Amino acid sequence: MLQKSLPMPTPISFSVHDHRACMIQAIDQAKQLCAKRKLRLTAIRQQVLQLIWQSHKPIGAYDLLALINQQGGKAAPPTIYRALDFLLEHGLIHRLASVNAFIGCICPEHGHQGSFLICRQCHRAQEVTHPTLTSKLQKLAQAQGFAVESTILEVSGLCQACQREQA
Amino acid sequence: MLQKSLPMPTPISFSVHDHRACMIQAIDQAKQLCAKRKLRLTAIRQQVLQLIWQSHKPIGAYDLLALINQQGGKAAPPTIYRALDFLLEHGLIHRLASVNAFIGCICPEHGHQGSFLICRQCHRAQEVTHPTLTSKLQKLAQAQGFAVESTILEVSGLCQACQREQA
DNA sequence: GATGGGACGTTATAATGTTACAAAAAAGTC
DNA sequence: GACTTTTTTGTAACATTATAACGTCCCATC
Repeated sequence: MLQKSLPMPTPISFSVHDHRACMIQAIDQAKQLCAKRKLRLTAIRQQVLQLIWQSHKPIGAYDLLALINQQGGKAAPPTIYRALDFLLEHGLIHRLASVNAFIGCICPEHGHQGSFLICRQCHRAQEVTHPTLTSKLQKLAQAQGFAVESTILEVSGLCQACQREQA
Repeated sequence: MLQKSLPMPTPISFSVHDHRACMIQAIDQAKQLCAKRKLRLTAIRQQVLQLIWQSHKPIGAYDLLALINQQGGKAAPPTIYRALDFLLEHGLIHRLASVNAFIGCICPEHGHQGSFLICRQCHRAQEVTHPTLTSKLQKLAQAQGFAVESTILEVSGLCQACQREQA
């Protein structure tokens, strides 16, 4: 069992790593967070979260639906979207607007905005933080009198492994 | 007729301004750009561009479709999407992933990435540039060995006018 | 005026997301 | 424990956004 407040997880989506540990940690974190906030991590919600964490590739709502029904469930779209809404609302996952898909949040306890590097080849995504960038953006908006509420930052490109493959 | 290579348009979406001038300039710019690149700004393409420029609010594909058919056309979705694809491809419009909608580009001649402030109340959007922010992002990505190809930056919040209204 | 490539029309369909209402399960109250 | 209340889930239908496939037309060029 890991410490509760790590400074910030190391970015590993694009690296070779023991992914089982990622999943276990994510589910464990979710359970702790729900316990702390008196939220109900129901069977479906946990199942959806687990499926999302099966890889570092964002997954679409209907792909999740198909997986759940393959596993013996018989869910309809609203079931999935409700689970996703719950997970989004409590910061356990992020939605990537540029690819209409969902990905696990690596640090649900932080109130931060997720920003992502998304490889167009292997489709893996890596959450990144950017303290100075965020403050710069804030200033830029303020200069226009604009009050920032939320920010979407999604970078598309090639991860290191896929660059090597390309060459 | 305006100069071809302005340094960068002033951000005015959230200000009171003569919007007819915006439209005229946009269409004029588009015509020039197409002439220069030997592209065909066909009737439908121009009509779609014009409709997009009717305001500074991003507009959805099916709203465009409805408008065109109101104006006597009888288009089907593919017609609209093809026009949108053309306009996107040549930098005349941007697609805002966070709201599934399209908005005119204020400086199609620049090769830059569009980034946007989007007011959640009046729905107007303002394209912004951020030279230092872009370079910071580039560095951040490089630190992870990630090769950036394109970036989506969409900030949601309240514009100045809507903040005043709120209070 | 042939002809070849790009643009458009048309029909159907895929993919993504939501509404509305009923049933079931869990939590709170006495 | 029996009751009420709230939350969650099931279910069917529907709404929105986007694409595929194929045929026709236009028109720029030779």
